Amino acid sequence: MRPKKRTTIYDIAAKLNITASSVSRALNNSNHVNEDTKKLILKTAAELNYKRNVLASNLRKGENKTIGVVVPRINQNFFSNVISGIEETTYSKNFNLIICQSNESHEKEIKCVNALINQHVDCIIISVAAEGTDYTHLQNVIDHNIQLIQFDRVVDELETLKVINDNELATLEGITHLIEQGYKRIALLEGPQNLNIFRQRKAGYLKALRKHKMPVIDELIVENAWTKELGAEGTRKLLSLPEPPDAIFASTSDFSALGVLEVATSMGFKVPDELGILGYANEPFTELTSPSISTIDQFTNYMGKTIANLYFQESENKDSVVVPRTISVKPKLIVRASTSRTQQV
Amino acid sequence: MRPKKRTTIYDIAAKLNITASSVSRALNNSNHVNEDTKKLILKTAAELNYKRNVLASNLRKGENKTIGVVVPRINQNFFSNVISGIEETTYSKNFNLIICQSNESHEKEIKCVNALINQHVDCIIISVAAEGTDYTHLQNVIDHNIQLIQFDRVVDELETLKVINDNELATLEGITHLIEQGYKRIALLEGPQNLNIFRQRKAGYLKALRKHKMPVIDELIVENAWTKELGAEGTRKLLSLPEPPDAIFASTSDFSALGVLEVATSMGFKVPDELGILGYANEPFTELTSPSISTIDQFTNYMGKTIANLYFQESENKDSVVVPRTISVKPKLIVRASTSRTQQV
DNA sequence: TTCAAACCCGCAATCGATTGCTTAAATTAT
DNA sequence: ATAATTTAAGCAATCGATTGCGGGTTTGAA
Repeated sequence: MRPKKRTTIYDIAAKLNITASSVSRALNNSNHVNEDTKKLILKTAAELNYKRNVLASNLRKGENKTIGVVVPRINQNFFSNVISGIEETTYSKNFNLIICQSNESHEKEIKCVNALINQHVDCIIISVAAEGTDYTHLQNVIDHNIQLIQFDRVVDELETLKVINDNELATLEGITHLIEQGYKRIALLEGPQNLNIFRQRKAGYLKALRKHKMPVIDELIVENAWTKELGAEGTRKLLSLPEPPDAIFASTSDFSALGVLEVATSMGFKVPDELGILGYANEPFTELTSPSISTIDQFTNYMGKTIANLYFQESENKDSVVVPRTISVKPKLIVRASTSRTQQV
Repeated sequence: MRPKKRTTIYDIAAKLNITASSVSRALNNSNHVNEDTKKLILKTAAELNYKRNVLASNLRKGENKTIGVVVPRINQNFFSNVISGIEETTYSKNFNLIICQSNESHEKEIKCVNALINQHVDCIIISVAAEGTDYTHLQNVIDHNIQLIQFDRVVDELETLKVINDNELATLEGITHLIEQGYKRIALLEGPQNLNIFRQRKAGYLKALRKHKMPVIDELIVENAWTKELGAEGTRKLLSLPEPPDAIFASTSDFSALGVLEVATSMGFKVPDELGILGYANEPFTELTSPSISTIDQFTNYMGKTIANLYFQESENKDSVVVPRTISVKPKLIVRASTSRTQQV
């Protein structure tokens, strides 16, 4: 499929016996062109099926109007919703979106970021992979004067714009809700602690217990229960304890909570009466299980819009320095059957 | 945030007292450069934190290494999985992915496609919005010598590469399964018939009935039951008939099937004994409902990879003409509880 | 020792669009 | 009728990287 040459402004200029300058000006609606010739140029451009070569234009103008997004997985509800929100905003500003997924691989994340730097994108929006600990590739973004915005899984040490959920506060509210429902021994399924979000959720859990003067029981805290399978495995251990918990907070995700539910049901624990279950993320399926699972909604689409707006807002005051700051979106506790002891299901 | 100037090959050349040509050749690993100077250039490039300006490079080389994707919604399981599959392949070929969503709006779809043409992408992968009937914007893609690949929701009239599911065959199998389970009055919730996928599913339904010499009963066919709400509404009508159906095929989506399930349950119909339910798409939640919903899996990730591979395969034989052709992926029937009459739940 | 081949590297054009500067023409003011 | 001003359009440089061509140097063979 050898591409035939596409019409350029020179083709239009040649046809009308004028110079490319005028054509360019006409196409950019400059007022330094005669109205009649402008009309003529636009007409001919349409006839010749002309499309501006954005590469050339951007090269000359030194801009790009492109934003790169790097997420662990495109096909994960949380991320695809955030991306959708970002897209709605960037589209309205005529920006392009280049999307990459790191597949939770630190190595691929680095490659993606470097590819985006090569592309001279105006901004890189990233939620880091679970794997890494070294973030020179992100520092590199900053060094290239590309606006860097981190969201959700952010690297605290890097001074960038950040959009996060207030994981700690949301967790605090969630656990408080559990306590109010009368649960006494609340277990925690935690995620990899190198990710800030999981650290914050753990902090919220501990804070809630402290606030209500409840003891922190080590054997009720299960490390790395990220997936449905790991959540199920952790639950099996927890429920086999001499003194099993009466509630489990699957801080990693709703998938993990689903694992909890399945194991609990198969082991004969009644949810929510004998075991309360709280998930995280408000995946669509959480209202479909029986009983439905209480969880925490993160306003994903809104987050996406917030992130994109943050960039545009920032890029408008060109002269001043970017002040690193964090926008914290407060997630919302969604109470469903799995933790509603008072109103039995 | 005024971007400082980034290092170019001229900066490197100036520093080493050579010309940009040599720098370029060294960076492209041409063998027309002395090994020592090549090393020196690469070293200096690294020191100066040089990143190739892909815009300039692409402009000069007349290539772009970018593929545009237009889907109705990024945050829909089917599409995000296909995109994920596409990304895996394009990433390995060092191609960029620009992603747009039409939000089911024909107008936005046109704008997205035009933006991608402006970007001089090498290929546009599209699943069309439900709205439109005019497809000159897609013809336009072809006229600009951009490879066009349609998937899932394709416009039959356009002679392009197509990757689709064999909706008719899958439906035929699904309905046959229902018949084998002993269902006699099978209703159909259909989608907008301007979309080929829904026409095909309807065709499969009719074919199956004909094949098994069962009558087509008009009152059992409900138009436009695309969403969960519309599916629920249609179901309410169906189950209120003097002779209600004993099975419902929600051909539009699993969401619609979910609406069916909820209405059936609330109206006291026992699923699957009194009412069989078959969905479409194998959304993750279908195995979580009670009873779990039988559905049809579309091998989404695989489809994505197939689409991307199709492009690369095609772009390699540059000289020959592209033969319009269709790759049909056969979806798989997933039998779950909602249609398993013999093995009661 | 001499000539050809091989090897490096520089020159300059090119990709397509944009834009500051300049000139020519048209319009207005004096 | 002439000078001042506005308007329109051309010239040419520029963005950064690539590449065909050619000149100069080195190497090796005769």
